[in-house]
Amino acid sequence: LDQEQIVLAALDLLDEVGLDGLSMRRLAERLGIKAASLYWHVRNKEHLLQLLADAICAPVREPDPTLSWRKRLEALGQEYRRVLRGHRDAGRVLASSGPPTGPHRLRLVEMVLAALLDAGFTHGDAAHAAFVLNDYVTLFLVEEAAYARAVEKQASDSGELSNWREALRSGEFPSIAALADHLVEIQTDERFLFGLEVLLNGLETRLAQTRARASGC
Amino acid sequence: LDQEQIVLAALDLLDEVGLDGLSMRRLAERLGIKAASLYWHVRNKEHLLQLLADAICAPVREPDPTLSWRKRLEALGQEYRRVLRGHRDAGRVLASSGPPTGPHRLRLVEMVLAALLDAGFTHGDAAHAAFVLNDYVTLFLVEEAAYARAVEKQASDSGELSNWREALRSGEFPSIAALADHLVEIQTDERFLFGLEVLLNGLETRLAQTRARASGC
DNA sequence: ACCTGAACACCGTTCAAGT
DNA sequence: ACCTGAACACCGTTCAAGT
Repeated sequence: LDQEQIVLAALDLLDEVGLDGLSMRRLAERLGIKAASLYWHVRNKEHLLQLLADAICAPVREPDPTLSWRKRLEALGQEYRRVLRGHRDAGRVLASSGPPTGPHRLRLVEMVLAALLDAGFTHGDAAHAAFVLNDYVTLFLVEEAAYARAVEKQASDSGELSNWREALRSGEFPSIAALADHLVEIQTDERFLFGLEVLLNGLETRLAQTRARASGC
Repeated sequence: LDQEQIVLAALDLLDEVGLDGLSMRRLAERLGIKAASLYWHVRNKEHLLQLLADAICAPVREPDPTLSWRKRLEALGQEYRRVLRGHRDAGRVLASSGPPTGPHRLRLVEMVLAALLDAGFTHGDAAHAAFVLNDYVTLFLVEEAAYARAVEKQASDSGELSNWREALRSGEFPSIAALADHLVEIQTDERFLFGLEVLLNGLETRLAQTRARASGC
């Protein structure tokens, strides 16, 4: 009964009860152990979440290395999202577990950086870009889940929605009113791709600018 | 003693003890009240956090409307970040409080959407872009704070860092090793601007593509 | 209408003590 | 080396009861 077994059980528990339900005591119970015993194998709950975040990222596969840097990053972004969608509240776990430390998350960072260096970005730009890309995917997942939960609530509660519609009818927010249908639609696959492409377009522009400055004047 | 006073006290408490220390019981104590009384004015803690998120966003000022759409969004992004940096754990509060509902956050969304529609984006693209921009700023703040905390810990603990350096020396992550200095550097102002510009560049590209398709073939 | 007492069902973490 | 009992210092939330 080692650290790995604990993390696997935690992952199971996460899928069943979500991040808010994942407690040291429940995890211990599921392992047939007392809560205090966990602290022999794991520093504290924060440490456990770090290990959990790394375990969640384990299945991410490397994209085909013969692809262009852009296609590789695009594939990696979608693959990353696909893997995170495999576990409940995965976005929140990742967002709340701090900078990547475990081997699987480091491998992911490595893949992104390698593609960016390959593309010809400066070291500084590559570092920045890697953060932006990682942040984008992670928070997208957090919001995706949050919106899904909000929509669920609306169905039963419908209190928040009325508040919203009221605000729209007041005429104070004309643009929101005009786009209401598009904003409420979840359309997540499309939206995810939109953001990813915008980011990659922006990075390409940046790269072209850097090159022009380097070769030109 | 109304809802507004409660939210103001919660904001004070947040700045003093951070999101993890912000409990209903402590908040009640600070108001000279028993915890149960809060539930007369506020549905539950989640509701309180929603109100808090809106209050945090209140000071955001509208950018000069004579500027171009791009300059307006750039200014708004920096203004938003400035305001969020004014309160401890503001990024986490925003990220954990779900879709915007309060008047101040709606006003912010309105400003972003107005700029995008003004620029000529389709309704669908404008809605997507607004989400991406909002997400970018929010998670940037979350990570900014998380990294700051991690660096603090490193100073005293230094256990995680050794783990990291060890991983680098193994040769498994050559790109990370090559960029180690850039990744560790916090450089947050520069990094924030980098991401913002990349996003706006990407959006400009997208807009040009849409126009070409509309007028061209 | 607004507040309290008292309880319910939980938390994370520590630490002496067991085997 | 690994686990437990028992405690400490907390949580969010409910609800009958007070004024």
